Amino acid sequence: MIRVRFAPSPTGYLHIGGARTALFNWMYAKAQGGQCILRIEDTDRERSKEEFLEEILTSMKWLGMDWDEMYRQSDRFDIYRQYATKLLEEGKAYKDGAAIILKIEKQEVKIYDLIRGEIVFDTETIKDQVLMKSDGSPTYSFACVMDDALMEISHVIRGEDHISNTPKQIMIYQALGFKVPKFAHLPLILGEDGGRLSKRTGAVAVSDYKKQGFLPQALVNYLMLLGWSPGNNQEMITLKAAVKKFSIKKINKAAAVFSLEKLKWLNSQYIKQMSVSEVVNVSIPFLREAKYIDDNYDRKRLENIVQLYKSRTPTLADFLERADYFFVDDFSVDEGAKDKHLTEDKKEAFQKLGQQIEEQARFDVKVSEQVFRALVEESGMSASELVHPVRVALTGKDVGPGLFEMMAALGKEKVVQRLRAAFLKR
RNA sequence: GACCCCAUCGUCUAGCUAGGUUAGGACACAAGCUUUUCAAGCUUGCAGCGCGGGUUCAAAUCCCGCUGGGGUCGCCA
Repeated sequence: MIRVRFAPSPTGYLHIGGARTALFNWMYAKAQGGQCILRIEDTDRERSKEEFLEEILTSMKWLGMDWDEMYRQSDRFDIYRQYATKLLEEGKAYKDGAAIILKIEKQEVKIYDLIRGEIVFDTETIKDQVLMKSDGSPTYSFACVMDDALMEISHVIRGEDHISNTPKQIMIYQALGFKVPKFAHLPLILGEDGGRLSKRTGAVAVSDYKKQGFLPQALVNYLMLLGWSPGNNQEMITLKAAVKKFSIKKINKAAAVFSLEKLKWLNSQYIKQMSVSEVVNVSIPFLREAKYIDDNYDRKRLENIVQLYKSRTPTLADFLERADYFFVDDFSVDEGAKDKHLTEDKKEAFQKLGQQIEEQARFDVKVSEQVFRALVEESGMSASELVHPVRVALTGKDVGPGLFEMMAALGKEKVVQRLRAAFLKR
């Protein structure tokens, strides 16, 4: 039975590197019909927080992952102590104060990594390893080895930063007489600057990406593309389809630089592909949060607005920002565009346009275009001479959906009101 | 510094296991089409095998060295 594990430490949020490690573990388990174990490495009681654990679990579920078993190392201190004592009795470890330390014999340790092949270490440079700390808690490596063995983990899939830990851990397996699992060390994810991924270079928490309006499908899709490829020049792929194609052997060895641009592109592709109704559904929490809607929102109207923005939105947060004028009157205004387009010579046309629109019994896309074009023709202006000023007056922006669609969605009342106010405010 | 890992367009990658490709795709960038704007879409373009040695008829692919990047050296995980 293939058994893998993801072992986060609840001392912080789930970051995208950890999420990808979890993802590859999960995909491998699913691809092999195996099991995925979630192990909470909360041996550091000072830094471990329940709220972080909640955040990690929420993020994992949000990304579409689940697990077959879950353990907490803080529940298992007795087990660690018991085995450490055994090593002590066998003379394989010794005490230093209250700490229990494993003797490291000089030898050559070979590990076979599923991604990198054979890696050889000389333990001469490895110091004796602390197993149990003075405070009675196990060290990371000891607890990790104990659990991987006792939980019958067949494959340890983790970040490349653990390669150097592996020989130490193998020494522990040997001392304990446990079977050594197979290892696969994933390449790291680097920040845009080529260095370590950090808050400085952008968001690192999965929950931050959620807040910014990235879709889980897009994030998961992007994450799996970092170091792996489904082949056939395919960029977009569902988790389900990726599982079918997944193979550890095809994972890259080289670290990958995280590109927010590409993530945004993928996200925009997913938004574009979703139905209007689906995009409305995922947007609602954001609209609520921004107080753009309350419980009595008009779904038809939302669908209308989403339709206009579906193909011009990288993230849901961008959607809210760009379509703010549909929901509030104090929408953001591009002052540069305002100065450029809202010139006094448009005053008369605005007045007439407002007047004529107000007179319409029905105001839809067709009518708005008819009225607008008639006015343009009558005044001798070109369409674009009035299109831009009107857009700026109604939306505060000089970019956006088609003017007539936008006016119809905004509604007669708001259109008239904003056209009239356009020159009053100055 | 010691030890370990890695190296194809600016970025993510296919190709490398079993040497022979006009080195393919995607993001970004540029241009064009379309258009009331911005997007989206379509078309086109730009751009890469880090360097040096081997092995071979033939090397992105195999070997060695160099350089460069990354990781680890905690009673953190």
